[in-house]
Amino acid sequence: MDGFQPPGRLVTLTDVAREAGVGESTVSRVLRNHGSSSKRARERVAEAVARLGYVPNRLAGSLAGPGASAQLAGVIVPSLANVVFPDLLRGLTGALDAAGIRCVIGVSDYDPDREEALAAALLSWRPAALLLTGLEHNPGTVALAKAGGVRVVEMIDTDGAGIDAVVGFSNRAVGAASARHLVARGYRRIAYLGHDLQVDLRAGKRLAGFEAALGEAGLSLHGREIRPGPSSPGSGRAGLETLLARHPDLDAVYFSNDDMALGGYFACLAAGLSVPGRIALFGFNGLDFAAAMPQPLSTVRTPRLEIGRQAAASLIGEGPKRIDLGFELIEGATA
Amino acid sequence: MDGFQPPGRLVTLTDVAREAGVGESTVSRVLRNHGSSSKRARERVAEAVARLGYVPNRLAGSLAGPGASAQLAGVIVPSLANVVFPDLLRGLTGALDAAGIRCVIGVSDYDPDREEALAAALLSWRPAALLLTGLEHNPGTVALAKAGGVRVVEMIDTDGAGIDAVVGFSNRAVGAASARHLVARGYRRIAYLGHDLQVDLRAGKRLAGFEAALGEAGLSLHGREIRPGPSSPGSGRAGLETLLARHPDLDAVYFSNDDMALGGYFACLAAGLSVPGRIALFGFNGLDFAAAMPQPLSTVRTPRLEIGRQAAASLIGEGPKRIDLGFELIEGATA
DNA sequence: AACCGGATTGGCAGCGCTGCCAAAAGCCGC
DNA sequence: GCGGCTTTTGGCAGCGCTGCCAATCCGGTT
Repeated sequence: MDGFQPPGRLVTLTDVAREAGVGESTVSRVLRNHGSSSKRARERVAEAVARLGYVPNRLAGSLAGPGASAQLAGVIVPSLANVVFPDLLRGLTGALDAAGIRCVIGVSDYDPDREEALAAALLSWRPAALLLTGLEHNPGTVALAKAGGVRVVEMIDTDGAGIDAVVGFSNRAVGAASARHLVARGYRRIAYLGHDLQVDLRAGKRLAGFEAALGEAGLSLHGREIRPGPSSPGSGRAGLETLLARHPDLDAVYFSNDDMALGGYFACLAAGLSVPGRIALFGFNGLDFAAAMPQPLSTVRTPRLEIGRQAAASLIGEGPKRIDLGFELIEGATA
Repeated sequence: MDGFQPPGRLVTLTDVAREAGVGESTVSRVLRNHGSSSKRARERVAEAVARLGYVPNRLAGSLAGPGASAQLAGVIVPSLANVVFPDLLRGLTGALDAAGIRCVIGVSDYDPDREEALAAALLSWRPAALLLTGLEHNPGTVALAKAGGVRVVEMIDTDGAGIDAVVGFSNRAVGAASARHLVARGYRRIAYLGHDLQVDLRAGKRLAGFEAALGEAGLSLHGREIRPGPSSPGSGRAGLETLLARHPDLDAVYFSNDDMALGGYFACLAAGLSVPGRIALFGFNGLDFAAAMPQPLSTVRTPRLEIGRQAAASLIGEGPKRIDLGFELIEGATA
């Protein structure tokens, strides 16, 4: 099956043409199923391809083709450690696969300068699109995105103006809805427990929305603990312990996300604090485990997969520039 | 900063050369910092690049260059829903970034045919390397990988022969170590609770190692529940409930991974079963939350990030063909 | 048998870049 | 001021493919 070729030189379309006894253009047309070709030509090409083990070279194809690549999409996410971004990628790759588009990924580590460098690096592959996370970028990143001749989609956050297309939900609205829920349930001494906000700007927007809604109810945060580093159950657990030591009269905690909340739940279990009787917990994201907990976590489910899918759709077909996919407040048993 | 260019045509190296008043080769040499160039030339080129907002076209660069691309790596993972694979990617992208190599990803959904199709698709970008998960592939995938003129690295699993380089650990050994641990702790009526083994072959290997080690101790599985679909805390919780209904005398459960085990732990909490007194739980992966649980989960920590890093290293420099990174049994409080 | 329109085909330029090579420029010491 | 040397430079072919266009083929018509 695998024809041997002089090492270092791979089989080219010209080889296939020679082997099949037809012209290069014919091979090209047959392989791309573009233009007309006879049954006989199709068969001979198919045979030659199989015999030689030909794999087309898309570098060349894209270079020769019309605009540019159009078969790659550059994706920049801030992290892969938070489930949210793999989920986003999952939606993206799933939907783009069908269109034969591959994702080239970059991880910015929440650093705008790295994001800019990655944007330049990804654009150098002449992708069909550049997919960014969030709406806040370096001016240089924006300039690159605009001049790059590619479609640009900013994912997840809709609180602000985008470069081109925007797909996501309002983080501010999530925060506000969460606050209203807690207030409606009668909680009054509510603290916030989060990871680094300077770095995760969307968590900051949720908190802003949360505090605004608290304010509307005549309340304010009763405590606030910002943990350095990324979110994790371990950080959530330690954070809640700190918070309770400082504000023993807390009756509810709003976490920056479910991972932190899970850690908080563990802290309560370990300390024998009843949830939500003694203390209520509210998360964000609606991860898998939230529903499996002995007391399902009260949280907000975000349409992560769907954001990826819609982002993909807005690359392929033309669609609305701005898609707000909303969110769903889950009234669990912890708040 | 961003020079306007006739839409549809991006700035090319020739444009830069004209703008800078030097030859194309000079621009090329300056930009790649390759060969010699005068200070004056370097300055003029830098200015022109900035003025025009030039972004090099790597499609063309790679095509013209020596062998092929060498700036892209094709990565195929079975899933993005399981934390393991994002972690792997994290290690990979982190280490490859420094070398200026980007990852193009493909998600096979545990389907060997999809994997093969993805391998062909990724190879068409003439990557420097192809990174696969596990050692089991279609013959066609293997043929492609061998004929593709690329380095091939198979990640995670070392139980078997690889195409070229292999980086991971022995899943069989993990299973065996887990069984020995449970046996040493005095558990005798041990069940297995996992997700679909046909699909996740590595979980199958762990189970095989587990059963073999049980056999050496004169024991056999006291129950076994295979849940359809992917692993998740929800599935683990439901599965443990089923298992306990069927085998009320169980004293320990080996889970296919920590997600399943977390669900099992939740089931115990919900049912008021003491852990590990009434029932012991043992996981796999050593995820973040395992250590934050009120009773740290007994599990095996796998070097996921490190596998990614080493895989990257074995693309860049030449290294040993086979790297077993081992694993670490964590004696938590649940088994 | 010459003719016609559509289907099929092959040749060739050129996508943007790099490698090669020969030409030009700069530098040194005598 | 002139060889002889190194450094710097630009021209040009060609990477593998696609788009364009003209040439060829085929089947039925007149």
